[in-house]
Formats: sequence, structure tokens, C-alpha cells
Amino acid sequence: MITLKKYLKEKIYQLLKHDYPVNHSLLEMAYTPDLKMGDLALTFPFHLAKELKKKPREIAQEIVPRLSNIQGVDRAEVAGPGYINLFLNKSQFLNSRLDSLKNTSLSCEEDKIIVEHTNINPNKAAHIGHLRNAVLGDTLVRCLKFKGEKVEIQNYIDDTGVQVVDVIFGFMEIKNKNLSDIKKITGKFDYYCWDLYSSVSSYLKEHPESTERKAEILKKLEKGESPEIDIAHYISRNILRAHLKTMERIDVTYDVLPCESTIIKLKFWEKAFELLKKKNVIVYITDGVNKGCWVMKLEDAPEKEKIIVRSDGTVTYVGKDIAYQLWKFGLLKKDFYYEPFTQTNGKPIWITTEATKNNVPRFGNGSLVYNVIDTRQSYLQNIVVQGLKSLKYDAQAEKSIHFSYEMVALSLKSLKELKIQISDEDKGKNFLEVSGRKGLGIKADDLLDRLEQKAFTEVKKRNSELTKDQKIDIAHKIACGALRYFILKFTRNSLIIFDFEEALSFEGETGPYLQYTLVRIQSIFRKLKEKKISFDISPNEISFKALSQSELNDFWEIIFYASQFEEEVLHSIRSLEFSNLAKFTFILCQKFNAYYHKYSILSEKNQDLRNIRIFTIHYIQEILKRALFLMGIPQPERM
RNA sequence: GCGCCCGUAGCUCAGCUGGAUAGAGCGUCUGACUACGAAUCAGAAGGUCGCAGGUUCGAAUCCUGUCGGGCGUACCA
Repeated sequence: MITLKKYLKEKIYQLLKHDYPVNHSLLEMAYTPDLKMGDLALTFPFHLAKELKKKPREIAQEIVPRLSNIQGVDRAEVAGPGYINLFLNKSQFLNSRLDSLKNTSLSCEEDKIIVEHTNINPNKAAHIGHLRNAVLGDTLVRCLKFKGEKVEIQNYIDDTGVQVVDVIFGFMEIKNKNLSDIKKITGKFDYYCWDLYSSVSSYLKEHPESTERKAEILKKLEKGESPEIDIAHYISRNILRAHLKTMERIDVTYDVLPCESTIIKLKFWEKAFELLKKKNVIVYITDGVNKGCWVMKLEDAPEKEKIIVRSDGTVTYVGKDIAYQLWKFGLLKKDFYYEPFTQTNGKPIWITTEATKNNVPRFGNGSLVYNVIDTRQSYLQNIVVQGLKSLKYDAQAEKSIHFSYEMVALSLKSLKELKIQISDEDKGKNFLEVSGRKGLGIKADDLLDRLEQKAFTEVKKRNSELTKDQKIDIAHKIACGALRYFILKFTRNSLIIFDFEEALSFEGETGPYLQYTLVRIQSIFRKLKEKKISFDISPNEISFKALSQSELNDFWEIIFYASQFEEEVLHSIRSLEFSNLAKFTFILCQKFNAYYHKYSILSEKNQDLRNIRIFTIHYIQEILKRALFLMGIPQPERM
């Protein structure tokens, strides 16, 4: 479709350029509201009307005869007040579409793209908000790879931040546990820390004198003193493993885990600090409220200052993030060392270390960077980009993309279901933001468990002959598909107010609906094979004459729609709006299911008719498989 | 105060680089299984696209204003 549109645009341009003031963007083609009107619509007569001092319809009528000889176009028609609608040649179109299944017409534009996503603080279990981040990031990665780009997936681990300190404090002061006690904890460690973490803030409220002890832990961590540093390491690594396991459940993986602890040890910040000072991007303040700090002046508000280095000499998060962003582009002139941390599907996930190792891969040096972070961090992300710009890295600043999205909140109904007490300050709100600190949220594993459990019941109902393991496997795939589609169907700027009933639904616009559609198609092919019915699905063998006019319309509608898949992927990448892809796939499945009910295949005696129908569902199957893969929705054989 | 985002059917949301009659799912009501799998399909009811101006041949879509809601604007991350 992409190359076809491009080809048509060029042809039309060549035909008209001498006589009409047209250019390529004017010749952009739209889809008609109804295929009876034509396949593609040109709207440029409207735009030329004023300049040519003619009515749009007159212009369209003049031009239409000239377009009749374009190869691939059967005819052109004037429609409505001045549209020019093109009718494509169907068999030529089918041939070009089958070609694009074999080798995609998409191509790579970047040397290497880095996508940073997930980034969960390693101090508690992952929750529904983190799932949104991971699913969006992972879908972006899959789409970029499909486009032909080389992609590196980074998951930044803030293993020395104040959140980890809270949990260490909880263990040492509230629970009175040392490292060996902590190691004895059984059960899900991330869940244990979830409860502990949320109890720390209320404890500190009741024991304000303990705040000093917390500050002491932070200092000891920065100096690398035992036992605090060992506890921090144990907690963060253990929880990180739990997070990776959770993400593996929804088919999300990573290449490398850059750790803040390594960034500190390898003195990345010091290097960035030098650069920033040398180029006067940050200045030392000697007077006023920010006395003793290094600050960056804000571009759009010069009266404001963002503190980069605090008066006590410690660096803020933004400062570290600037250093990290510089490293991603290969601009820091410093590098990490790595060791394998774990693996998913046989593929290693590397973690940063401060010591040399042999035979390790190299990461970083991207030419384009996506940071998948929720919209609340827009302000800080802008400062990081501004930092790059001020360092005269304009090209890299341009290529630092904040993939922002809205948060996940909990409806009052969900809170009730979770038996979470609403605090006084939150009363009167319609929904509550997910918060690890407050312990407000649905743990990712809990949600996945519930989805799997429900899916298992449904599978059992329909497939009693399967073994238990098979049922578990299918239930797992359905749960993953349901979750990923549920997250993807929202646009990224839309606040998801989480509701169990909607999230747990397997009917209507859901992941399982898409999966079920594929299962149906596969089942037809399985039966064709069982019944030894042969078929030929090359478009040259297709005889349109076998089709009635109304079936030809139905056939063409579904094929033409499916063929817009690649365009849809590119559009989704450009707009970072994967709800486009989700919606496209859903509509494709709707069209298929309607087609499926209307036309039978196995019982069709007319061989030409059967062939063309098999061709149709084969093409849909190919597109659907690709679409599901890009969204990370698993493809069960049966369900 | 300033900045970003949201406001479309009873509910949850698509549609927004202007284009032909505003869509879907859920819910409600009518129908369709001795099956190419009913996790499905066919149909009905349901909308002054928050409000008011403006630009345009044409506005849910762009601009301005306004009302309502969310988030950000930390020597937290």
C-alpha cells in the first residue's frame, strides 16, 4: 500500500505538473467512506479552486480523463462536490500485496535506536502502572524492529535511590532484621517489600525522630559502607529478578540493565559535570535561596532555575539523567562494563558493572533515543533535552524523544474490591492514582494470576480433551493477550481508570477476541488438511468471475482493509500511538468474523469460489499474525 | 499564577496532519448453534462532539476565549 500510494502519487504528479499547480503533498490520497465510491480519493481539486478560479467539481471533471491510463488504476470518477475517486485494478493489486508479505517495503532509517522502558524502582513489586510502561515500550520496540531498525532495549535500574533507602530503613528499624534475617524471608520477596515500603511512610509520620536514621542510611549508601550497602544490593537485585520474571510473563525482555550504582561508581556524573561547567550550561549561585547550588537556567522561563547540584554537593536525578542520556548517544567518552544477569528465552540480559570483563558486548551509541516515561516527568525530560542542546548537541537533542503517556488510576469500585481504605485527604476524589509509596495499586502478578485463572476456567469449559499443562499454557497466552490489548487500546494521553470487570473481559474489543479470530482461521486450514482439500492461493489463479457482485465487494473490502497494515504500523510509530494498531487489528478481526459467518469454505463445492475464499482467509491470517506479534499478543493454536 | 493533558452515546473509549452520512465495545432490547468453534454473528434503540466565537467550499478535528477535571511547576525520583 505504501509503495502503491507513492507510485500513484508520482504518476499523477507527472501527468499534471505542467498544467496544474500541484505538488506531492497536495496529491495525498485518502480512503473513501465507502468502497462503492472507489478505493482511493484525491481531494486536491478543492485546494486548487481558489487559485484557478473554478469550481472544484469542474477541475475534477477536467482532470479525470487524464487519469484513466495509469497502470494499476481501472478508472477514475468525479464524486460529490469535487473528489476524484480511483478504482484500483484488483489482480495487479493482489500481486503487489503478496509480494509485500515476502519482503516488507519498510526500511531502516537509523544506525541504532535505543528504547528505554520499564525503569521500576527495585524496592517493591511491579504494579499495573509499570505494566503500561512496559507494554508501550515493548510494542514500540517490536514495531521498530518490524520496520527494519536495529533496536537496543534498556531498563534503567535506580538501585541507590531514596526508595530503596525506605525499604532498608523498614528492615533495619521497623523489622529489626539484618542481612541474614532478610535472606531467610520466604515467599514473594517483592510482595513482602511492597507491604514494608508502604508502612514506612506512616511509621515515619508517627516517629519523626527516625528521619535522621533514614538520612544516615542514604549517606552510608553513597559512601558504600556496610552493612547498608550489602542490604541495598541484596534487596535491589532480588526485586529486579522478580520484576524481570513478571515481565517475562507478558513477553517483555531487555538487552541491558544500566544501574545507577554503576553510574555513580564509574563517575559518569563527574564527567558530565565537567562538560556542563566548561560550556557554562550550569552556573554556581552565590546568593539568594539557591545559594551554593549549581543550576541550569530554563530556556522558556529565564527567571527560573533548576537545581542540578545541591548545596551539599550531591547531584539531583536530572543531573544523573543528563549524564546517562549523554552516554546513550556515545557523547560521554566513558563506558560501562557488563556481565550477564539472567536470560529470557535463551537470550542473555546484561547488567552494568564497574570492573572489566572479557568478551562482553558493547551497548549505547544510539542515533535515536526513546525514553518511555509517564507524562508527569515531562518537565524533567525537557530539562534533560535542554541540557543536550546547551552543550551544543542539537542533533542529539532533536533525537531524544520522550514517549510520554498518562498514568493508571484506580476507580473507587476497584479500591473497594481490593479492600483498600481511602485516606481522609483522598476522600471526595473519583479515582486514585496508583502509588507504591501508599501501597495503592494492583500488583502486576496478582492481576496476571486472576487473568490466568479466569482463562483457565474458560479453556476447560471448551476443551475438556486437553491435558492440564496444555490448558495452563493456553490460559497463560490468553491472559497475556487480554492484558496487553487492554493497555494498548487506550491512547497514550488517556488516563486509564482501572476497572476489574473491563480488564478481565474476554468478549468484545479484547485480546482474546483477536486470538479467537486467528484460532478460527487456523482451524479452517487444519480441517482443509485433514480433508485433503487442495487449494491454490496465488492470485494469478484467482478467477473473479466466480464471485457474485456482492461477494466481490465483501472480498475486496476485507482484502483492501488488511492491506493497510504496514501503513498503520508506520503511522503508529510516527505518532507513538499504538492504539491505532490495536484498533486496526480489531476492525480487521470484526471484518473477518462477519465474512466467516457469511461465506463457508469447507462445504463450498465450487472450486474457484473455494479457492478465492481460501486466498482471502490466508491473507488475513498472514496480516493478523504479524499484527498480533507486534502487539506482543500470543497466538494459541486452540483456545 | 504559569505549562502540559483530558472533556464525543447510559458507561468505557476510538475518530483530531480539516473532507463525503460522527464509530466501536460494554450495557439494554430482538434474533441466529445436531458448529469451517456462539470467547461469534445479524439487527434495534441511544449523540446540540463541554460552551461561545473565528478561519474555510467544508470543523468533533485548526485558532481564540470560556467552564469543568487531571497532572506538573522540589536542594524527591
